Amino acid sequence: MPTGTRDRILDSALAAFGMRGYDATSLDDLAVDLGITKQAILYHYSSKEALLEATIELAVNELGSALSGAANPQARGFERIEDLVRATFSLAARRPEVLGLVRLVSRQGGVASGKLASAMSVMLGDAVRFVEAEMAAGRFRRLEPRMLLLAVYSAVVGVATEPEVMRALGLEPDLRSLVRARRETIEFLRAALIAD
Amino acid sequence: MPTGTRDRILDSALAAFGMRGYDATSLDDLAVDLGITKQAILYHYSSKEALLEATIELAVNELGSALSGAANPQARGFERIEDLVRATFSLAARRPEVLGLVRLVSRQGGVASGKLASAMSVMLGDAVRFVEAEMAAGRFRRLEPRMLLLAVYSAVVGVATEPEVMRALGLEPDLRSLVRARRETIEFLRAALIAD
DNA sequence: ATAAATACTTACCATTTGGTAAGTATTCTG
DNA sequence: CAGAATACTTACCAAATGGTAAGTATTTAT
Repeated sequence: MPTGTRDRILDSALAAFGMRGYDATSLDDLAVDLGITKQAILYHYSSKEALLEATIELAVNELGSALSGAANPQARGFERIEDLVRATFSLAARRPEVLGLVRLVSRQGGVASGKLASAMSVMLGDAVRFVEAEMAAGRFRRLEPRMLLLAVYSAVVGVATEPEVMRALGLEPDLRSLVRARRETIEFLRAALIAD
Repeated sequence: MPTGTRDRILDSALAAFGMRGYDATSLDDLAVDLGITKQAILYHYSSKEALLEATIELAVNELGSALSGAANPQARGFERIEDLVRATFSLAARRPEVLGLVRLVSRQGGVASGKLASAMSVMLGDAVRFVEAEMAAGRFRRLEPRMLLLAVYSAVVGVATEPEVMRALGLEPDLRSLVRARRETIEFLRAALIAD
């Protein structure tokens, strides 16, 4: 590996954009952090927005591989949901910046969100088909699949990435609480999903 | 009412901070929007951060009154949750910037989030006691009350305020979809909460 | 009538920011 | 070994940004 600077920039940018926000992170901040000059960044990525797009691509890939790695095609019914929730929480603990960036971009829209939306719609399409099949098999409660997924997505990502709300509830966002939050989220979803 | 400029600034700032973000909104933008000069803003609010704190206070008040206005103390069990979810969706449709700002601040932490946290912890304390009472009465499923609230909060606010995720699911975030999302979210929560 | 407070505006300003231009050291290629 | 591509750095820069200083018109208080 000759340099790896390009990858180091990408990693730092993902961490900074995902945790502190895009506007709150200047190229100079990143450069100082990396011990290089701002122009080195602009050599590898033609503009700040181009860098953002690259970080989004990386984040989507990481999220995708985390989820597809967890999705055991053998698993049926709620087991599969459980696997996915576990994987999501694991990612939130290991690399909070990835989910942070996804949330950030999905909220503010703009040019960059188009890429994210199209990348995620593939995953979501699979998910919709899975949920529909489970409903048809009578294992999941009958609800509108897409709305259901939106609620599940919001609940999981929200619980996994909202430390301030946890603090307001009197829970410290440490690892132990996160583990408990994961367990409770799974129970919550189990109750909501499984057909009587 | 002599001027009202102070209030107009506050309204515009809440809308801009809540929808586009704090960093993404410059005082010049706000000033042009209002047809005044930037220095008029700094006359009423000593700094941009002071303005942010004022908008947070306003947003918390609006959220609080929307929720307390909906909370019928007579209502028991799931009815009360339903009222609250309806009120939250109504607020999301009427003034999306309020929930937007709450989410924004709760995510990024910082100085301002302390005020929000303390203001919200009162509401959440009431909510925790309510949920505990319902569990004790056997009307709600037994789950950890605070984690449950976190999941409910995340699901509702997420569904109500994530247009991009809705788009990725192939749903246009218009009023009709929002009404459907509300109905489905309520059904989802009903299934998750109500004890067998 | 005069002083003083209120509600601004015009005029600046230092810093930060994303970005360009040009130079330099190093490595690869013919 | 010459030249070209790669991977940077130093040197700038125009625009934007939050904020200060000072002036002005209007209303209020004495």
